[in-house]
Amino acid sequence: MKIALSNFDKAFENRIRLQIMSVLVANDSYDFNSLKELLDVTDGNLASHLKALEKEEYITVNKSFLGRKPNTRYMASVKGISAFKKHLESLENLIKQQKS
Amino acid sequence: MKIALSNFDKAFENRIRLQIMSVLVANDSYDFNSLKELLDVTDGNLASHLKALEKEEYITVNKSFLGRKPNTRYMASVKGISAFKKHLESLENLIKQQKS
DNA sequence: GTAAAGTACTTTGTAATGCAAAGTAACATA
DNA sequence: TATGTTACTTTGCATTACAAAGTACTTTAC
Repeated sequence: MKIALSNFDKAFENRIRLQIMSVLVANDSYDFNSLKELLDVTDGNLASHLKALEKEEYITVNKSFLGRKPNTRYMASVKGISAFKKHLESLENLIKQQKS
Repeated sequence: MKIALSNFDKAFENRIRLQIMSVLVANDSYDFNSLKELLDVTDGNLASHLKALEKEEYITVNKSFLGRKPNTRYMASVKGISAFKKHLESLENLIKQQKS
């Protein structure tokens, strides 16, 4: 028996990044401050995790102004959604592994 | 919307510990060397992750001799199985979260 | 009987990661 | 002028992860 974890993704090993991706897959987009409130993290911490996901090209960023305030919105990319799904499948396989 | 990750368990955030628990939940017991081979990790690394799980009382250890060689077998504890299941439920909830 | 090998670690050292807090820039409002 | 807001970046420290080396005890090979 070999454990099928080939699609296990290091980018999702962290709880906050996992939550971010989950939110972005379930929602069309989410902005910085809403994410910050939802996940209850400091802005610096959130920014660094978002950047890590951006570096992997798992999310895309859209900066605009809402009224006169800057608003940064994040979206899961096609690549990100795919990687996230593979990661979840990988977890499922891990869970459903048969006895040896 | 609040994200339900109350049962997300730091002990299972690491890939190797997640694999170990998965193996021990799926199998009655597993010994050190088999785990080492299965997970393809160094013995030191494996020992430290096993110890972390033992510290949480998620696994139990049984030392004996197989023939004349020492054999250390690991089993998931009731507490460990429960925590693992809660962790998986937590992941499921995360995945199934509804749109806001 | 001495050397080599196996089991299951512990220790060591280093690199990577995670985090809060502070700092920053650009603009807005009072 | 000064205070607030957004969305960061930087800093510094603590935790974690890991390979590699070391250890103790035993067995097997020569």
